[in-house]
Amino acid sequence: MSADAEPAPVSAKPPVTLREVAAAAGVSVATASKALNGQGRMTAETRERIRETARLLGFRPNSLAQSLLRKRSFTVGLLTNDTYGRFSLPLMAGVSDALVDNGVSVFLCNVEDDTRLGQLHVEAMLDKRVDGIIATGKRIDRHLPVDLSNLRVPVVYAFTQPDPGAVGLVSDDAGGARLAVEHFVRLGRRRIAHISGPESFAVVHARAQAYRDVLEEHGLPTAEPLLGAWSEAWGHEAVARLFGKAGRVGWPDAVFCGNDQIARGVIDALRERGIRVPDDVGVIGFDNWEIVAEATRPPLTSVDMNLSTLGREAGLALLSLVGGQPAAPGIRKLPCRLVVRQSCGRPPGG
Amino acid sequence: MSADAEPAPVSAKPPVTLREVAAAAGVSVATASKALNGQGRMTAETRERIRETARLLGFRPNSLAQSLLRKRSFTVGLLTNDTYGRFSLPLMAGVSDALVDNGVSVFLCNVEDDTRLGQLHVEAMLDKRVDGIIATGKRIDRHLPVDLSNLRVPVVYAFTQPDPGAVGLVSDDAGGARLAVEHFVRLGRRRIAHISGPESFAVVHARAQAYRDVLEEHGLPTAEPLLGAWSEAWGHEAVARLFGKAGRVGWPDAVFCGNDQIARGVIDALRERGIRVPDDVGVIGFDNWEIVAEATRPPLTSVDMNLSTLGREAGLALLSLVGGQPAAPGIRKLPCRLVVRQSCGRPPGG
DNA sequence: GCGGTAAGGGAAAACCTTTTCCCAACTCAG
DNA sequence: CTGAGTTGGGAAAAGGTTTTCCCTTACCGC
Repeated sequence: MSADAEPAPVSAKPPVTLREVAAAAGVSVATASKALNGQGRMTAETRERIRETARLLGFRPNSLAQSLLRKRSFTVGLLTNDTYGRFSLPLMAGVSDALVDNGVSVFLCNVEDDTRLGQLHVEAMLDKRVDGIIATGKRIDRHLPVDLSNLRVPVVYAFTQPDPGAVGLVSDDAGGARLAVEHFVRLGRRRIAHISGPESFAVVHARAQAYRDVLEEHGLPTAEPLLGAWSEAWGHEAVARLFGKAGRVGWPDAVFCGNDQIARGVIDALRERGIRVPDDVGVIGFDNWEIVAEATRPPLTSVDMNLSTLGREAGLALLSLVGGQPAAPGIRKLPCRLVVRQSCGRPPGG
Repeated sequence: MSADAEPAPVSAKPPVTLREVAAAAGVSVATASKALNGQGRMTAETRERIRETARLLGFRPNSLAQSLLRKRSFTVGLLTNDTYGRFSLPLMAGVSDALVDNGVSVFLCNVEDDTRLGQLHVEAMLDKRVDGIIATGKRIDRHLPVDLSNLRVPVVYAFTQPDPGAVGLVSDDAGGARLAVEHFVRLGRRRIAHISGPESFAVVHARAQAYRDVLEEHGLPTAEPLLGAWSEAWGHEAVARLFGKAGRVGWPDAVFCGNDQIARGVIDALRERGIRVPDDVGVIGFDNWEIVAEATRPPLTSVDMNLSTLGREAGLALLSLVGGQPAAPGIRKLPCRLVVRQSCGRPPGG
């Protein structure tokens, strides 16, 4: 209203302290503290008067001082060696969301593949008295380059290889692969191929095994998965191998791909050969990387690892650990989800 | 060596305090503090003895207590609107790197487009006594949904619209566009088209203007830029418009695209029409999104905004502000860089 | 009017470190 | 031997909050 109104609380030069609030309200700091925290005994009027004074002065408690005394800082560290890869991103968002809802801030620490850097970050976080640490990475089957096994704060591993005896959360790759292959089976596809990434990845084997299992369960012919790279180019090349022989006899009528980029290469290669998707061949990808899945023609059905849910769960798990609840150690696998777009066609009866 | 060796410093249950170090070394905490910080006067032996004791005990000073006393927490907040978009990612990596090198930790805060959430985060950061804040977003021409204009800590804006009078760093989009178009000119291309994103983006206009300027400077025919969406599909459609008319007369021999996805659509559409890249038409993209630029056939020449450098500069700018150095307010534009791959061909003389 | 109890509020320790000021002892010149 | 200056080191306050324990006052029943 008037020009000399109170400035916005947050803009004051030196932050107002509890002592000042107490002085302004005519009480001791002890009483002021108790009034604001709902502790201690005092008349309702006193409590309200102190609260009002604090509000007017724009008092905000100094977290540093609070953390020093209580043994919690409401701060956790997020350690990753994949800052900014497309997997850890949704995961980090999930972690961050879960924690922020509980008033916890997140230190972001990118350790690359550098043990020294990792050690540095962990020590810095410990010095800053984080309540716990979440470790995440770019590969589910690799350790971070840093030892987190004997810290004095709880640690949760998400989408990275956990230490033995620790709490770990990963996606259920086999389950995700089942989702895809069973979808094909339900649609009446009979000759289902699998094109995947490099042999060195654990997920490649997990998914391939699930692929074989499902086919076997349905008495369908099983072909050896084609393993290569996580690239479009490999998708092209694999198509050349699968669809190279003359005559359509023996051609697959469905291809389950290890990731969306391979799937994109497959779809493009099929189109170049005049093979129609989904009419002649259905295609399913993995990762549900929207920017890719939505740009293929037709848009790609893909397995989503629910990474942001994974991150959220990791955040909550850490929180309960911090709160003293013992969590069952071991690896918990979270389900994937099939996002159906248009690269598989409709069921025969549909 | 032996089984009863000291445990790893970091694994001790209650952290070792300065008091314990002092007691173990037989001095006062004051002396211990001074010994470890290189302050005060004492014999070299005393100092060394205290240091050795601290090392042996695995002493690490409590950052909380330090921060409370000094007025710095060696912590900054990174506020973003685009957690995990592909622009803010390299940017955040740059920020983080620059700061970590200086012993500063980064709070990651995702505010989405939610003013309430933003306010919440800013207050939490202020409570935790961050030394400064870096604001970044997904669009250079939009404000974050939160007011950072009157904080008691310095703020640096990177890749987002700064408040008036603040320090802002952005990419030089016009310069980047010049790089692309001049490259075409140098290669002898004469009929250069421009396909870009939605009109509502400031960068679209900046780049389009630079495009016109360069053509005019070289006396080349200038066509109205085609504005649409940031998608592959739009790249396809734009090609249909530009190359739809029968006969090659009047067809462009170069296309400068507003981003890499458009460029990808353009390249694919050209190939489908039997138009060769780069022989018949050169293509340049924007953003240098490697995963796209390297998957096009041929690989895409693209303008890189050097976002991680931008982030690094933002981090350093904030640091000097925190250190009390007055920084020139206003927007500083950082140069782009052309990453040459194979979608433009070689110069005529080459 | 008195003893007991409950209510309201304050003093002070604690968290851990840094820094200022001070003191004791030693050295050295005169 | 005395006074000044230097050296080595400690006591204590400061930073902002929480919490335990204690004190004062008021009220109640008898």
